[in-house]
Amino acid sequence: MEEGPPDPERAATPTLTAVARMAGVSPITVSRVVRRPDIVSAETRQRVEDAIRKLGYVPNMVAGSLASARTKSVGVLVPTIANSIFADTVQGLSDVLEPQGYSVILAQSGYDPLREDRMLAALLSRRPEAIIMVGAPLTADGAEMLRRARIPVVETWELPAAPIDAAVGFDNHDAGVVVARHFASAGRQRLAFVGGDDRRATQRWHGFVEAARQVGLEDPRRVVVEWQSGAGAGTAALAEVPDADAVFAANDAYAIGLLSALRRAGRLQAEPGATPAIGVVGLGDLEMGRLFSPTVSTIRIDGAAIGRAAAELALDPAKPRRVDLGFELIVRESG
Amino acid sequence: MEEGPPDPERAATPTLTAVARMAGVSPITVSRVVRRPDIVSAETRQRVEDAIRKLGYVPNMVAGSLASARTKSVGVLVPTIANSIFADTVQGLSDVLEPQGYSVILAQSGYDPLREDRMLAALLSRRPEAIIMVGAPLTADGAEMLRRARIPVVETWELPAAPIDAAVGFDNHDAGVVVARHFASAGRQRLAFVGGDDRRATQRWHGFVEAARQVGLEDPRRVVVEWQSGAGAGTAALAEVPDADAVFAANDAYAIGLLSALRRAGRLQAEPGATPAIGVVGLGDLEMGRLFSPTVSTIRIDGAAIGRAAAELALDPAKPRRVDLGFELIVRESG
DNA sequence: GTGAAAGCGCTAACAT
DNA sequence: ATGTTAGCGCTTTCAC
Repeated sequence: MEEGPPDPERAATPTLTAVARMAGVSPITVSRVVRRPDIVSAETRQRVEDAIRKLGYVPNMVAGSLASARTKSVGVLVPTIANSIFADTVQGLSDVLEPQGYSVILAQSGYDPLREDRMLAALLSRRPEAIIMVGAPLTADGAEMLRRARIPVVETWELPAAPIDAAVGFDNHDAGVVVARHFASAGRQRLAFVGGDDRRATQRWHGFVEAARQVGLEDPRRVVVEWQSGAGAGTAALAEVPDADAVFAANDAYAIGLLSALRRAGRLQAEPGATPAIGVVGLGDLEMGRLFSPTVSTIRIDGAAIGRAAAELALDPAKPRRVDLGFELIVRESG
Repeated sequence: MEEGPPDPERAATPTLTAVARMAGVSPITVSRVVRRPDIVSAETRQRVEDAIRKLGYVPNMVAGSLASARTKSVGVLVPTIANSIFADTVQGLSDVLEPQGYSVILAQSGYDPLREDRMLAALLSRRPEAIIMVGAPLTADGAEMLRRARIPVVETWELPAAPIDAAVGFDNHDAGVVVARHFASAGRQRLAFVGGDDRRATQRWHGFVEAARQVGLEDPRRVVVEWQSGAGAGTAALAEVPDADAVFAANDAYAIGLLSALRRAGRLQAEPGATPAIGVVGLGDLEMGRLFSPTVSTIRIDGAAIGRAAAELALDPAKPRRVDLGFELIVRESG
């Protein structure tokens, strides 16, 4: 059988030039139809749009970005996405970025400084127009890379004294203080803290200890349980500080895990309405905490709002560079 | 004050060429040091690496991608990331992609067909090397765009009869069948189904109805509650089908919401170990379901495994194009 | 309203 | 082991 030459108009992914050829215009006109249809005459636009449809042309933003030096993308770095608290933040920032034509390039650090630096480099190599990350960079190298990138950088979930550029979050130290005082005013004596040992958790821990000392309580105990399930954290806490009468858990999953372990241990019995034998306060205000029995006291934080605000600061350098979204202690049945 | 000419070597983001100049080599040598250090002599490599460090050079992958026609990126489309079930899948696929140098470009459809098409176009314009999405495309246009892109496309969380390219998931229809039969064999009479009306939920619903009919039960009732909280779904279900004695909930959050509503309504009382007055089965096997009281029966699905498998099919077209990861009915206290 | 020329920063292919 | 040439697909700038 006779083989004709390959027909590049059909086989390969069509280019702007192919569209131009088909529509009988110059490439730049096609570019205009795609990006600023209003400045092209109606007839020309029609011809070009027909060609685009016929060829199934999808603009190549890689080429466009190189030519224009604008990628319309934002790099997002989280410790892990499989934690609903950060998933909410990613959801929130996407909700602001996507309607404006920005894409989200997502990377996870796993709380690992080296991996974080690698992911930061990977993100920056794609020339995002801004970086949004949970927390401040873990290493000086990471911070330096971000500074050199000369793009907006928004740190979230904490409020560093000297952010690289911008920060959206709340005072983690304060959260610890508020919970410790709450426990003290409820007459609790032996406080404990269950959570990771990342910087934000440690800030809460410090606030927790300081406030406990200030009101004359003995020093709280700290149980480090990073990377565990709620059940694992609960069991660990129960084993390590069996005599605590009040526990601040790093997140609601840990709080629920602990409550569940307490129930299994028969230490949750109390007449309804009575003060529970052990007070438990979580963080995050998961819906599950409101459905659990006992309902879970918590430090409420609006992760989606953090994401939305971060996206806004990322896109507009004129916006304030420090946004404290605060938190709220919500006291429910668990203490 | 005398103004010198701007020093491009310091101010602007350094380019490969700037590094080459500083190291006294040609640009291509720098490129080699970055990508294949082994093929460059040790001394040259050293000089180049010094220059890279001194300038803080970060390769421009936008330019690299255009030149090499490889973006080292994968487009990921989910209905929403703020649903732990999909967050697990994204986590799983990232865990496979990131170590291989791929970036994840994340987009959300919100279950909206038009938005899905827009996000698909946005993803494709960045020339990802593959697309991984939850479910099959909602529109024919979307499917056509994907086909034309001539890249691996992995649909997840369902197993379409004719996938565009590949699929990783389980049989949603079967899941409905299994739950209905389970209810029937437990002597349940009046079945109900609570969930969204997306395609996957509808497949489960169909299996549920068909199996119920087959065993001679009256037709189950369906409560559509897309986009609601677990509490909202639970309340809605209770209001709409107050006489149901067995409910299949689209996810564990809905199941827990329903259980919680039942408890408030005083309909959960039963001696421990007894068959609950209303049987409830969820889907997803959230940890919370194991901690809740009663513990929640569920269709267990490994979202992270789906993500990992999807990533593998996305990167290797030689792999099987259809992977059924199955599911497992886990019967706990809730029924 | 439309087009021609130049170039974004890099890599493929081919030298040497 | 290193360099030269050409070009990826688009946008910018300046003309007409």
